[in-house]
Order: sequence, then C-alpha cells, then structure tokens
Amino acid sequence: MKRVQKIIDHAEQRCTAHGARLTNRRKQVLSGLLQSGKAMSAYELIDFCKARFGASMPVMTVYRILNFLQDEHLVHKLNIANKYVACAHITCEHAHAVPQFLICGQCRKVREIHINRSIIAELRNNVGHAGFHLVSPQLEMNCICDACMADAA
Amino acid sequence: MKRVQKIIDHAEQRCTAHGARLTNRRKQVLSGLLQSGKAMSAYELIDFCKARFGASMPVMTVYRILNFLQDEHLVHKLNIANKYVACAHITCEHAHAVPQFLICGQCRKVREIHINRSIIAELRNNVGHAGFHLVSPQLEMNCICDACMADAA
DNA sequence: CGCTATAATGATATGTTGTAACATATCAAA
DNA sequence: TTTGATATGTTACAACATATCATTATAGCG
Repeated sequence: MKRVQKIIDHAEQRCTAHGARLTNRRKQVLSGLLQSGKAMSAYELIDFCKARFGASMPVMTVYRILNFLQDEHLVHKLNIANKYVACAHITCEHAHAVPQFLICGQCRKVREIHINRSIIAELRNNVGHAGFHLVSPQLEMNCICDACMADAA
Repeated sequence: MKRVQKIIDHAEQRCTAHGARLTNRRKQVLSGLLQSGKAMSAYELIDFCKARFGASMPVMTVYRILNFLQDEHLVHKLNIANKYVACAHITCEHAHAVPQFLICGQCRKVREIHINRSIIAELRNNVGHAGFHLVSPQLEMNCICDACMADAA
C-alpha cells in the first residue's frame, strides 16, 4: 500500500501548510476510504477501520473527522447515497477541480470525473441570476453503468 | 387555491393517461407540497397534511406516495436536504426539463431553475465517455442566498 | 350484480443516518 | 506547570427511511 501512504503524506503536507493537523485518527479514516477504494457510509467506515487497523471509533468521531476531511477537500459526501469517498485527486497540485460523481443506481459503483470549466462558469452564472451564490458546485448524477445496463438487457 | 386545483387536475390527467391512479391520498400529499410552496421532509409533510386536511397518514404511506409521485415526475427529492418538492412545471406539456436546485445552506430556502440544453448535452456526453448512462440529470447545488449573504456581512 | 385479483393503504416495528450536549484527553505555548 | 486550543470519547436522542404483514378499496370479469 505504498500508493495510499504517498497520498496520506501529501494530504498531511497540505494540512500543515495552513495549520491544520492530520492526526492519527484522521489518517485512519482517510486511509480507510482510500484503501477500500469505494464510497462508504460512516458506519461501514467504522467497521472497515476496526477490521483493518483494529481502531474502534465512536460514530461521533467519524462524522467529525469526515467533516474535517471535507473542509480540507480530501473527502466528498455523496448525498444521493449517504456515503463518503476519498477525493480522487488529492495529489493534484492545481486548485481542486469540480467533481462530477456518477453513481450507478443498480450496483452502487461510483465514478468521479471532472468537468469542463465552462460548464461550471455557466452554472455559476445561472445561480447568480437567481439570487444565490454557489458554495460548492459538486455534481451528483443518477446513472446506470454499462455493466448493469448489459445485465438488464 | 384555484391554482393548486388546476395543477392537481392536470396531474391527474397525466396519470390516467398511462393507467396510473392519482388517488385521494396521493392528491393530498401533492397538494400539501404545492400549497406549502416549499421543500418539506416526509415527516413535515405528514404534519402539514394533518393540519390542513385533517388527514393523518402513517409514515410508510407518505414515503410510498412520494415514490409514486417521483416516478410520475410530479415531485423531486432533494438529496442534500432530505426533503421533497413539487415539480415546478407540472402543467408544462413539453418533456420535463432538467431542474437545477439551489439550496441555501443557511435558511434552507430552495429555488428551482432550469438548465440550458447544451449543458445537459455536455454532461450527458461526459457520462457516456465514463461508461455510464444518465438516468436523471437533476442537479443540486449548495448555495447561500443573497439575503443570508447580506446578513452574514 | 357479486366474485376475485390487484393495487393501495394502514399499523407496527425496526433499521439507518446524523447531531446535541457535555466530558475527557492531548499537546503546544506561555 | 498552568493554560488554552484542538481533538476525541460517551451518552442520549432526533431525523430519515424501510420491512413486514394486515386490511381496505378498486377495476375487471363472468
């Protein structure tokens, strides 16, 4: 799991760069998400960390840590599924791009892709005209993946 | 409340047109959402219907009806807020356009606007390239409304 | 019309997700 | 070493949602 360690190191640098601390607990939660490689609910994540690291954590702690990681742009919440995923591009230096999450309604697989800036600009424009300001333009889409599509046929 | 009645009638026509039944209970739920004019959780909706129509409904019934109404494209679920809204354009004849929901993180106000077809096309295109098919491209955005923005300043 | 199959609703219990409120631990700086 | 800030733990509960089985309504048919 060299890859995960590298990402964690990178994340830690990013945190310390502005005075936030990526503590052990926080590393465990982030590692859990990274190692599992998929979206998990807070409760699934607790089980996973318990099994993997022997680290049993109260629910409250996990939620707080997930919020912290979201604030640090290391994790996203998928509202459609009530699950959390590690950001796919933690190691990117450039400002974090806008993620578009594709969630298969059948098998729950999640794919994170990124969006053309012009689209974001137009959405942001719409929002402005309606008397709102965009906080986070993260998009989630109800999809079916090709595999499930084929199964259904 | 002539306006609501008109919308209900229209919705009923649309249902019967393909053999679905807009029963009394279902009308009550839809009317509740229309009359309140805002997004409500299932439990809020129960209270509202109770107060307005004296119609007390078990939770299960409301969720079933909300699902039915979503299948009929008469209601949308806002995943960010776990709330439900009546579709703003029930009476439109044309195929239902893609809604973009702006949700104020402060006061929870919801605004439904619509999206340029070119954007949808591009999103759909992205999705296709990633090996998924779009089921419903409804967008939800974390926003702050101008009023709350002003208050904060 | 009455019968029957199907769809809709009701009732109860339980599962899942998330937060409030308050206590304790940890660590670094004064 | 005290103090203050941040992080974590504990308990209790609120909010959201579904499973299951019973009951009622409705449409369609003979």
